[in-house]
Amino acid sequence: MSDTDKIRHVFVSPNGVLRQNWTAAFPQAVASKAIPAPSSVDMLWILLPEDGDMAAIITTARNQIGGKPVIALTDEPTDEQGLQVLGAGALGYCNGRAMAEVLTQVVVTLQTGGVWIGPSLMQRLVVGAARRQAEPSAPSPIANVPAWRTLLTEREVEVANELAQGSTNKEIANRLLISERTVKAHLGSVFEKLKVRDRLQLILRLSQGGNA
Amino acid sequence: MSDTDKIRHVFVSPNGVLRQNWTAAFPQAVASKAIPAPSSVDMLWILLPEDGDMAAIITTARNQIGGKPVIALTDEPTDEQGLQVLGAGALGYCNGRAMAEVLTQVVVTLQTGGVWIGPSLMQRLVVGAARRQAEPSAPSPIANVPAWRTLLTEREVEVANELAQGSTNKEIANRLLISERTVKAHLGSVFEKLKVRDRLQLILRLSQGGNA
DNA sequence: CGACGTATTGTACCAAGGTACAATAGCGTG
DNA sequence: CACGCTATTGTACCTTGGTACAATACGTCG
Repeated sequence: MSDTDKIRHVFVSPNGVLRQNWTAAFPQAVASKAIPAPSSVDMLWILLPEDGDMAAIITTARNQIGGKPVIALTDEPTDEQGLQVLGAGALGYCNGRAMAEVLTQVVVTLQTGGVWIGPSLMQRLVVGAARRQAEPSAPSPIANVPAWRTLLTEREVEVANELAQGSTNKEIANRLLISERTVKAHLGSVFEKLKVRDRLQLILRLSQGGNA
Repeated sequence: MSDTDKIRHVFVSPNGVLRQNWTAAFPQAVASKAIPAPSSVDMLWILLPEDGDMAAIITTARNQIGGKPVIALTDEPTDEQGLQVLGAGALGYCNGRAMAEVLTQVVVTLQTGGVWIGPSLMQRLVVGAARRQAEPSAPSPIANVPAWRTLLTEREVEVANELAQGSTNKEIANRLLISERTVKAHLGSVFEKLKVRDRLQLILRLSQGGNA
């Protein structure tokens, strides 16, 4: 743990800001507008701009900090962009708005020699490779049952799924034919189990991390 | 932490043994020769036999424990076998003799909606996909600037980005050094411009689709 | 059978979100 | 300069959301 705290994280973004979810994950994080000197950084996070040659950005960054791991962050992730930056040598590709827990996990993954990518891209890679790989009878489309479901009861999952559409409590109640109070009860339980404070945080968990 | 300890791990192996590296990672782990009942397990680890239809093993296991995550363990990992079991819906593929730290990390990965695979297979997937990708992608997929940004003023985009982290109005106000009332004003304007009724719908626009 | 988890609903209260109806100020363009 | 857009803030009011403190009913498991 003490090791993790000593890692010097530098976050490079077009406007040099330091987002609160970044500092939440790494209190010692430093922001920068330009690629820092290799001697002052252990791990480099780059928030990709909205346009430009992503691969080139990663490549030049890697050249300038020689050997230190580079992770790409983006506010609008696409599989294509992910492939570009990973192909350029980034060791991770994840959402710039990702929760602190995700960011810390990226670090752990890197420390054990792994490469971190999100579920969407992962699924695409596996499916693509599997299709290329063989003809076996497996038509099975990677049923992506997110881990959070296993923590919830059946009814709670139903309510959470309705919420994931952005519905109000009243709408959920009408759709599931229960009272608004019951919806609140289920949601309160979900918040507690998934350790989120409100529906906003929950919707981020559901729409970012695992799918719905 | 307490949550992690409460997860009921069941390790299925041909001879029903419980290896010491498994119990080192999860003291509460239970061994079994057959697939257990869904109600008695939260996470199922299957040590693959040396031969047989790996995909079928995973598929039947997943059907029997309905929804609970299944991780494949193997003593002789190969990329081909990994693709088979992941294609069948396993959420992880790792060495059966892996150190306890690796096993606990697999759990963390799953809890954040991820799929765990080793560096070797990962590299192969990325390289393979990148090569496949390289040719057909001539033009960059349209301008990466989503339509919604062009509709909003600079300040509105800032507020929207803060909201996209799941922040409350008060938090946004503090972070941007403006009053809560001003945040409401900006958000109200954003809602109107993007034709969404509330922050829930907006967060879906921003975090899910990202564009369109 | 009793304990436990799940599903359901109620009342009440307070916090947060959203809007209506404003005002003030800066900045650029015709 | 006047007009319009943007940013800022205020008061007031109502709607939602979240929780505290409950109760009832059903099914499973030991």
